[in-house]
Amino acid sequence: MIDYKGIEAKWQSEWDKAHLFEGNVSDRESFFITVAFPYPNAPQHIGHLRAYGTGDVIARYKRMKGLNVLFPMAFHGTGTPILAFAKRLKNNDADLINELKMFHVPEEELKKMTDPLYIANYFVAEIENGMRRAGYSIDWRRKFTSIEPFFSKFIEWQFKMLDDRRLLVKGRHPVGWCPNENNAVGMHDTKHDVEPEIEKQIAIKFKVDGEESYMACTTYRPETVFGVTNLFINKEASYAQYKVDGEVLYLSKAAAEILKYQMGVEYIKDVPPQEMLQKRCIGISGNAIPVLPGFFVNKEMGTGIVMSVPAHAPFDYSAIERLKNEGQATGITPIKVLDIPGKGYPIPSLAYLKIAQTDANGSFEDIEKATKLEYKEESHMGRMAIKGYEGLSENEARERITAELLGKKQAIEMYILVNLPVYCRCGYGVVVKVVDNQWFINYGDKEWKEKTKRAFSNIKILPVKSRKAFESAIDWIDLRAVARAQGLGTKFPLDNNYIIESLSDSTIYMAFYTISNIIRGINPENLKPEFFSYVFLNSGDSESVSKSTGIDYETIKRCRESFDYWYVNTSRHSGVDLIFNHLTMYIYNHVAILEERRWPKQIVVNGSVLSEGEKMSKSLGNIVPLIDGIEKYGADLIRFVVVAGADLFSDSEFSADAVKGVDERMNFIYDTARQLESMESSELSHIDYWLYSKLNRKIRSASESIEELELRAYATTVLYDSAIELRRYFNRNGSNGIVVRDYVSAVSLLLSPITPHVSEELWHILGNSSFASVEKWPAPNPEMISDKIESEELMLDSIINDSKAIVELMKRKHGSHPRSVKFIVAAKWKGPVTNIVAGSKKISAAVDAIKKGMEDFKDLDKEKAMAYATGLGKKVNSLQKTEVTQDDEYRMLSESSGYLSSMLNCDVSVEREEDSKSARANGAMPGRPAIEAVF
RNA sequence: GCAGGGGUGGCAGAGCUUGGCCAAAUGCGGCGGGCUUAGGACCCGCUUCCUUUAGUGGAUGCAAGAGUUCAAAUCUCUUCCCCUGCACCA
Repeated sequence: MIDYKGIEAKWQSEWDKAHLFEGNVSDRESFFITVAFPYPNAPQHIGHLRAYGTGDVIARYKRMKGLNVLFPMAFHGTGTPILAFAKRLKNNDADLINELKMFHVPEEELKKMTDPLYIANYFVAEIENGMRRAGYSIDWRRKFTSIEPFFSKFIEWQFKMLDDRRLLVKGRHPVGWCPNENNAVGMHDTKHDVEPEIEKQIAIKFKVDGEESYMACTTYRPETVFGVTNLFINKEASYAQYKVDGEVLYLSKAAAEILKYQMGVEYIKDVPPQEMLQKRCIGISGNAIPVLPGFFVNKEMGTGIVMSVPAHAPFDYSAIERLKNEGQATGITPIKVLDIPGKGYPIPSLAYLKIAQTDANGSFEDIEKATKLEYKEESHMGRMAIKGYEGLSENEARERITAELLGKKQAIEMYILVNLPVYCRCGYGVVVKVVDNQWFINYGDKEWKEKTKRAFSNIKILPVKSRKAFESAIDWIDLRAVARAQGLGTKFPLDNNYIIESLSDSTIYMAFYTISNIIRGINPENLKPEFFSYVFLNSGDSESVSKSTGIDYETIKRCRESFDYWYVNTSRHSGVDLIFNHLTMYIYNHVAILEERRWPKQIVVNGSVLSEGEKMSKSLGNIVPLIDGIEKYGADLIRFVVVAGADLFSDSEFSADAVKGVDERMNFIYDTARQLESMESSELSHIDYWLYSKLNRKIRSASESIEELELRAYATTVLYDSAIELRRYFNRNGSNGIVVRDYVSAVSLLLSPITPHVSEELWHILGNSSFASVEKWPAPNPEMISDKIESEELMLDSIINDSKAIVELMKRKHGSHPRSVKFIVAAKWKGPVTNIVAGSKKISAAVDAIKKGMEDFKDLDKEKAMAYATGLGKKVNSLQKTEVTQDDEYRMLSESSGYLSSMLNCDVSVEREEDSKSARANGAMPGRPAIEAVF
């Protein structure tokens, strides 16, 4: 049994002693790989192994390919979670404490965790320890956290660069807000960690006839404004007049509560529903529209006033029909604004009520069903029928009309929480507040976007199928709020009351790794912008920079050299969930700030990890802490399962079963290596050549797979297939020490990126004294790859299969097991004849050849040959050309007679059709010898 | 709703880019057999249905439906369903 823990500790310490993974400037080609740095507010679990482990596999592979690899790591302390963490701990939050206990955070540590910095440092140490135990080939000298002063200097420089390029803009922005604490709230500030989901809604204003005031109606379908016949209110609701940004609006009181956080809202006076119903408004085309009671109007939703479009809203239609039955609303006729080609309903909402098998008097649920159906079909297939918008799809029309209404100030925007109610941890309901004077990074800048797209076209994205997601992310990203009122991090240079938001301070930080170890120790005050501009942009000269910053000349030059050397061939890694923010921002910021040759070269994304088939979550209690996993199974096994258990884009599954499967195979290879000493070496036989062929083919395909990061395929070939091949080799009585040594030795190197510790151990068991981790990646020897030898083995299998079937049949007939089985190999001429048919798929081709006398076979019995050729008729399509000749087949069967007889449980003999007296000899085909059982 | 990914045999998961060698790799599970005192491990076979006492033949089949083609899990269209993200959360 492999002693994983012992092996891991041993090699980790050896690697450390040898400084094996420290990246230093040299004249070799560089490869710089970074994985999104972790947030130190919780211990790691095996899910984290996916991204970092994948990164490590690549780092290790590239190192073996001869590149000078730098794989650094740092920590991201920016933002609010650590503060929230401290607060929760202070309040003795039971959930949090349980969670931490599960991760083995000692009780006395919990008591000390009052200071956010202490918390950060604790988890930094915890995570680093886990990463070391996992065997990541990280250069730890470059470690830093994003909340250290010297890093802040770098971020200040970055934002100065963005500002210089006019990419920072100011504006309004909605945020989740706690009115009690007067704070923005994110997911970690809410009860049950709910993200407040904010949605922009539009409220269309209808002028009240005879008044300088408006009724505001929220709607999801502003394009139907042309079909408005009236307004609906709820008779039970409370309404009032308000002055909203200088205009008098009628709103429900509930709506005013929401709006007052978003714009200036001044209460004027109550307006009872009865009074509301007396008023008349003016529609978009100047038509008079009455205010009516709507049975379905929800007083909590929107403004509490609904615009009625009976042609396209089953609820509106129903409400009007019901009023008509009571003698009201008599003058109202639906106005159609859009049609579905080919359907042409006179009154669409009525049609959908019918489709939903109900009518205007139907139940709320049935009408809702009709509504959903209508909205769906109309949005899918509807075409506008209103002048000026003819033929537009509903979505196109919505976009245009919304913009027009807002432009003409006929509508206002309001924000609502979609997932109501959301509670702040303090107990208050969360609202949406619109923050003025918010700073944004303007990712919508046209020129910037174009340049970023150009940069993107040169980036290698793995897996390839995630490319589309990036494309749409690059298109979609627009303004991004960049300043926060609270949190750890770097102060926003343009307004020191704010902190730079956490994703925005980690877009070009990878460059910082190239100098972090050099500048640590320098007084941060000396790290002035001109220093960074020189190092990263090569602007200015080192002497004047040295003079103005007070940093010594040599240090500055070293920084520049280091950046220049490493920041060329870069690869960035993270989870797929970061495509739509971090990774896209990463590309944008590189493009904005750095020179073109520093732009990203490769981005790799990976899926997440499931635990025993389930998503890991606190509530399921199925989170496996990384340290627990390593303790229980060993780092190499969980690396293998988590990193190579699925292709990059899919989730991989961690399960005890999967670990067991890997463990068994690792042990088998390990045992094989240990038994090598007792194996003799001799002349190479067929099965030895076979193993070499398989090995070299494996090296070739594994190299191709890992190059494209098809890690699942790579791992399967290298571990699973190796186990199968070795077993077959031994079953076939293979026993050549040299061959097995070559095989295991190559496999141990091939495995090294994914299971570095066991590989290192294997490598040394084989007598090597170098480190497998930095050995040269094996190259295949194409000459050793033989289709012929491999197909002979396949042929042997199928022959055994056939014989078994026949032996079974004969057994039933004779009532006993045969004493021996005779294999009669097909006549020599049958090979070429079969190949002609297999190649041309035509019997006639073979017939022609036979007629010509088949030059090589002068004594060919033409009649017999013709019969044989015609007999191939049915099999034409399944026949395969083969290089295996009669001699090969004869030799192979003879050599394998021991194996055959053990498989068939009786004696075995082999002869050629030409020499055979058997009645069955005639039926032999190449690769399918005739079989005669003797009793 | 928008965007991205996906739906394959008891399960997991390849294959679909470059249509035919695909009743569909591989692993797990199940069944039968071998080895064993026994279990585990290992080895062999079976694991859609029907047919077949000489190494078969046939039907159905890769979410559903339609299409292109001599030929489709693979290409096109439509529908249904699932997963992920949607912004201040790292």
